[in-house]
Amino acid sequence: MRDAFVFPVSMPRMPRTYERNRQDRIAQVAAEIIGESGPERATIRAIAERCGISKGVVEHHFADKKDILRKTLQWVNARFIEQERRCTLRKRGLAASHARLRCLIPLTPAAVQDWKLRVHFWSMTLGNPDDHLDMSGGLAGIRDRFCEDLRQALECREIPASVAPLQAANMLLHLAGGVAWNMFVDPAYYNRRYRARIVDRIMDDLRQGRVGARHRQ
Amino acid sequence: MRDAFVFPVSMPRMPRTYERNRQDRIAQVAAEIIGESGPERATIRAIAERCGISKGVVEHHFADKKDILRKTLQWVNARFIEQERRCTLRKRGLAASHARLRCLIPLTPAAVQDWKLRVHFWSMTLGNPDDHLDMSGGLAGIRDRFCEDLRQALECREIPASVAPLQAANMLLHLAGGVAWNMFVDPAYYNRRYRARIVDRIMDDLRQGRVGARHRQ
Amino acid sequence: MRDAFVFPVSMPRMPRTYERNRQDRIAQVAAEIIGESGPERATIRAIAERCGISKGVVEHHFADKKDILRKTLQWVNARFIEQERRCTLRKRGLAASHARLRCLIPLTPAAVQDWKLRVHFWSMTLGNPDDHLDMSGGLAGIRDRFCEDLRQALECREIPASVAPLQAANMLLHLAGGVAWNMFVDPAYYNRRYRARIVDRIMDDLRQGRVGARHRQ
Amino acid sequence: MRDAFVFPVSMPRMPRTYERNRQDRIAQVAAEIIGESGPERATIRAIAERCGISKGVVEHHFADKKDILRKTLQWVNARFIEQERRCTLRKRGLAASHARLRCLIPLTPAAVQDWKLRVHFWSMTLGNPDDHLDMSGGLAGIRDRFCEDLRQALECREIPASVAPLQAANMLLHLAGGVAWNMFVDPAYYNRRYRARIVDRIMDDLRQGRVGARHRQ
DNA sequence: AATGAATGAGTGTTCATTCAT
DNA sequence: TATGAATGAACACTCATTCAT
Repeated sequence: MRDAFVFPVSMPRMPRTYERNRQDRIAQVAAEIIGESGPERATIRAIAERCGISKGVVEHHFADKKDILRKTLQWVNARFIEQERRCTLRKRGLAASHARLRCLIPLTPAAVQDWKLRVHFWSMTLGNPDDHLDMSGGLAGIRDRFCEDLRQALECREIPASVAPLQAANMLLHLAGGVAWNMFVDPAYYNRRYRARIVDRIMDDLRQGRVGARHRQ
Repeated sequence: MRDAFVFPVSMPRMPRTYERNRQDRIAQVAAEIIGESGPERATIRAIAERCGISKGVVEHHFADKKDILRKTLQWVNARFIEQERRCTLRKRGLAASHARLRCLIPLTPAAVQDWKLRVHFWSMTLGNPDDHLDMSGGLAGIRDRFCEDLRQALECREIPASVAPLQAANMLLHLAGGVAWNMFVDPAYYNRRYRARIVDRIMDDLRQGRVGARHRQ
Repeated sequence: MRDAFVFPVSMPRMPRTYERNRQDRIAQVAAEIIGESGPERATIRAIAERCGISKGVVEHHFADKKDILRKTLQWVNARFIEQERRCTLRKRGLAASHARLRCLIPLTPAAVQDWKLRVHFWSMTLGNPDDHLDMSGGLAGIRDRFCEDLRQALECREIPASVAPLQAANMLLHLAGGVAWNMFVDPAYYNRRYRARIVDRIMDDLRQGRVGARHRQ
Repeated sequence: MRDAFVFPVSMPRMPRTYERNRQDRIAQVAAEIIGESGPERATIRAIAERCGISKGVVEHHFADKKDILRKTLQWVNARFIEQERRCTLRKRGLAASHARLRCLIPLTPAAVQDWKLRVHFWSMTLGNPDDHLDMSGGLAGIRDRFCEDLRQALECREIPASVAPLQAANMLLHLAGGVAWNMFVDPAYYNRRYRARIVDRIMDDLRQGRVGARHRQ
């Protein structure tokens, strides 16, 4: 994935890069179609058509349909990770966790699209858990990154010492998933403004030590 | 023709309970298959086979495939509502909200199955939002019911007066969705024991007034 | 068929008449549907629905689908014969042949409908000639009746002696079929006014001895 | 991708003649089956089987079933037009109209087959007039071509000046349709010899000025 | 590398027909 | 007599996959 950000200086003929880019392009298009119309519409023909290439090319770059979906999922995950990295660049502590949460929670259209894709991929994975669609990669490490943010916040006294970073991080993850879910169920109630307010409130709760308070075992 | 002049004394028409049961049975089987293997495996043939009836019977009782899915969703929703009603029977206040939450959050296999089904139906609905799979019905009123529980809890001083029932109810909904999501992403971390502990903690947070605290606008 | 015109004086309970009427009603509805939407839409369910009876009743009165079509064809034929009889009642000679032609040629909506039905039934018969759909009955005897008209016209000197009644009768039949065909091919050209003019012209041609002139063998 | 920068010197795309031939072959087979057994037997399976290809190939070359039928109709029409052109090659005046009529009227097995196909396609079109089976194309221009023949015949004094070409042309069209119709109704009466005699007679009538005589308005 | 022809399994759907009530 | 549940064959159509060019 990092290859995508490497400028192709001197090896314009390298087939590896060429293929990789082509794969990425196809994965991106597949993600678009899935996000718009669901997985059942993401047929090889539809993908090829939107890519402007022939049907055979698509399967020339992938082993089979499952391979396309697997690579598409990886591409979606990589895109989110990269987005998260950009949003939290040069941020620390509470500010970082705030930015991270704004990136994760479905506020922007891009984040909403990401959640739609997650639902579709879960649906695919839940159905047949053996087809190597590893959903765990999607948010790998985000709990740790939230923890690190919150530890910095603790150090800087941005949040009370009573807050347990891990528990608070988990609450943030719960909130993100819960808001996404409720937004799909009741879009009118969970309009953009309300979703934004929820983020503000949780940050306030964090500062007040109401989130992730240590419990006695 | 002559029958038209005979007053229908004895209700010659079938009472339709048989049909209704048959529809319910098919919907239940469809829900099972969807829960186990995803919507794409819930073909009419597969449903009929598991029901032990012929393919034509299924579409004899339903208009078409969409009708089957719609009725299946309704059946799933009705089953959850009924389950929730049973679990909160003769309970009030914090106890009721606790029971309600235990019913909603994926603790039992049945609740996990419900969440799987929700994901699958969301995936179907997100793809083509116009096909009359009304997802809003699934949890209709649960927010209100949580609110009512919490108002009773306030009255009984089970929770501090600083708690806003609506905000607390929403936090409980967020928690449920968030836990379900994280359970799918990282089943090892979100094992049964941890999920149970989350419920205990949120109840503790409620009692301590850490959930749904009023915010200044 | 003549039974239909017999007033049911004293045997209102006679099941034969009852069934016969029910059969006729079903045949009429089948003819309507075929005329409107073609044979493939005339399913047993559609017929039963429009009749306001249940699907099973239809096949209770007929052996099978082919039987329905056969009886429908007979009903259509009988209706045309009766219509022709009514139109030529108390007419003789050229007037009778004129009336008969106006009845046969697609001038009125009813006559157009008849031609549509003929096309559909031909299509069915041509496909499988063995299924006992006897098309010959539809216009049985009309050539003879035209001949009789023209012989009377000859006697009354309405047409020249050079006209051979049989040949002229055949020309009238050709004209009817030909106009029907062309009307389907080019409805704009063969509008109602033009079709009426064609009838007038052929009658004029008949009077002038230009139709059915004797040929040397 | 790199291909995009290569000037396409040598026309890398297939010339499509193969496809066209394959389409034509399928259309021909479809026409055969329809002519033999009616439209309802012309299933994609049946067509593919007789073509010696697999079911999927047929729909690889056509959009859907309607497309097959549409192309089949076009193929039938084109075949007739070509046949008519060949039969009237280097003929003028009465000889041309005679040849044209012999081509149109169901004399040869091929012409009979054409009329069968017309009946079947009409039946399909009458049922649902909106499905883009344009029947008008089948005999497009034949009236004009008959007119031109007869104008030449007038010039050459083959037919009397009293004959109106347009009216005579229409009478020839009527005759063709009428004979086809009667042949289907009463094949024994309209045997091959009689049909041939009808053609001879109409030509005689034409020469005698008995066909298409001008009428006073 | 790229095209698209070919295949065949699988889908929803329609329908005539049979049969128990 | 009348109903409609049940059956299974047949249909058009979609699609991933293979393969020759």
